[in-house]
Amino acid sequence: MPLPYHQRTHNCGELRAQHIGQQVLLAGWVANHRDHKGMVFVDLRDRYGMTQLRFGDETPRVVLEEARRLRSEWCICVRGTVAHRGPGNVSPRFFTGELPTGEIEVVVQELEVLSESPPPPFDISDYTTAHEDIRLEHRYLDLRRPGLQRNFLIRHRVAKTLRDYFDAHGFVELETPFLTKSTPEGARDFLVPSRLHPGKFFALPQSPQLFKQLFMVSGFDRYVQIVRCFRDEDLRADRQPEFTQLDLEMSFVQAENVMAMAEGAIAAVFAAVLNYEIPRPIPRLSYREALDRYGIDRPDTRFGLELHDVSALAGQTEFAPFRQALEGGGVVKAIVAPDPGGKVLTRKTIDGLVEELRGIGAPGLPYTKVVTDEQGQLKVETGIAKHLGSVAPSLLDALSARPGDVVWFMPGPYASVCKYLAHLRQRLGQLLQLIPQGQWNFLWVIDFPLLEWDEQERRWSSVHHPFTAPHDADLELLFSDDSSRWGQIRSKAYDLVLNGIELGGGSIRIHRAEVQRRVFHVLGINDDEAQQKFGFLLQALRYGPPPHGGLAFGLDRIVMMLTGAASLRDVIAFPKTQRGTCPLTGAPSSVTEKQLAELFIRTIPPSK
RNA sequence: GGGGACGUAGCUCAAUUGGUUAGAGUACCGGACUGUCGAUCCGGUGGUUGCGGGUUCGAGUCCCGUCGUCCUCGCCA
Repeated sequence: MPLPYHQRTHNCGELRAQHIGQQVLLAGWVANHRDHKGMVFVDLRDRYGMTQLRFGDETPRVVLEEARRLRSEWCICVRGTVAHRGPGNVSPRFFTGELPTGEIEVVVQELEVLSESPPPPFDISDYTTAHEDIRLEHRYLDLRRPGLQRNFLIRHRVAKTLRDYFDAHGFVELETPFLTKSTPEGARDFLVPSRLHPGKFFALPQSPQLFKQLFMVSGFDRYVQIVRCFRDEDLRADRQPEFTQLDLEMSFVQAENVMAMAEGAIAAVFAAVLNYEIPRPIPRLSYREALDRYGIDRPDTRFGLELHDVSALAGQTEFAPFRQALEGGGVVKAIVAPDPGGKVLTRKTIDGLVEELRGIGAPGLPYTKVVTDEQGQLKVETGIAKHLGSVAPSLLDALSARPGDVVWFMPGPYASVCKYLAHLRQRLGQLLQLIPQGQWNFLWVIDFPLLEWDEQERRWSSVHHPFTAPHDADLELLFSDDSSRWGQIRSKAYDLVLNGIELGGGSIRIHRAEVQRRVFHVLGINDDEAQQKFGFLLQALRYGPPPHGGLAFGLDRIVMMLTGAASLRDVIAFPKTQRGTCPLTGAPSSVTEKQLAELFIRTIPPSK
């Protein structure tokens, strides 16, 4: 029986006890049907929620029979009357808050099947256990699930909140090109062949970095954009080849101004989505201190387990790995893990951790346990205890160790020691359940080094990017010919970290030509190369550029945090698999010889 | 490019040292059922064990190759 589906009176999430007695017209999908022959229940689902339909005594016989034919995911429209379910029949999920419509039901008088559906390849509900590949192949069905829909409603709210916030602060949303010039620095580019220019290619932008600086030269003063970025690198759970950035740039500012503006934006988002007020200002930590204390430039500060430099005391031991590390200019650092009762850090667990560390390149992981002797004095036992000898007491004192603690040591070059202990710290935090849930620990990491030595390429390279301004106080180092000190130059770069995840970062840019020239020189980029790669920016920077700086947030990661999603794929509507393919469309795919010929392209099969 | 886990019914999984006709739950189909709500009960259909090769009297199981998915290191200015 045809029904005017275009005149829905309500959605499937809004009917309550107050609507009892009203005649309503609903449309949606059959989420579930329970057939009792003389009475049929259907859970009708749309993006707003779920409402129970009842086909029973008040339903015309022919409509009841039609209802018994209904199957999952059919699209239907019904007319009926809102009724209380009756005492004892109210949904248990109404009382838990899971099903706000659970007190009422719609007693159906008329039904129209708008379209039928074969049985779906997997259960369309938040209970589904289907693997991701099958879900991605039928992503349009996967996206019917309430949990995923919630993620995208949050994503929308985040974007809307950000646009409103920046609009209110005088920012202009401006677009930048997707077909642009390849920049060999940084990540691999996705290339797009030019039909009009045989043998030449556009590149999809890794970020709108250069263009937003041009906007500053143009005088737009405050630019913002929610923009897609592309990087042809290997994927991870938190990394997609195309991802979305909230990108902004401001003129006549210093780092403080950009960070304050960014804090306000993030605070607005957390308030809008979670009704959570971020304590501000967000704490700051220098890069140096972050590495010293946590071994990583994006520490999870929800728990302690900080790293201790024990080089001085380690040097007094006869333990060969310690001595070798120190003689080679390295350090010995330690991490102390409390394990009252010794229940968690068993021999097996410890061996597992050692193996795990070995997996990321660590040579070994000496440790020892702290116990008390007969006199109640602290001493070390097992592991490398005997190698610590007489140094043990001062070591335990320096580490404020307590009975039951396990102490882990890592000797070696500073950078590797940091890397391995940072990993160990995170794992210990999980194992010992030291990471409080439901806590949001924001952190600015500032004063990044401007340059780092690239051992493979045997040259200095930018930590952030070549347009990042050095600290005014470190300009002298930059212009010094003593290249051994270039690693000490601090930059005006900043990263925002949340619970150990990097949400975004930015910097104040160089706006003085001679500083930019010097940075290129230090990076080993000569004038010709600079002109070839970034000529248009350098030209622009000749014409009265304002001092400027900005920042970019990974929008997907922010939404991931807000939704609690385990993977970026759960907050991107049509994501790629880990090998960069799309099971839904089959992309990437072969193209015809004709298409290739038109683009003057010949492909070379990969060699075995 | 390296390391690891996995691939068996539409879906999620099981199958003893290599041993009879590869099972279960769910979905699906049929039946019963007027207060269910991840309905229940009864019955039934459903398999190229990812693909290719090898070892063996015999392979889901062992070996080689290959494809795919996920995690991870490298990589991601």
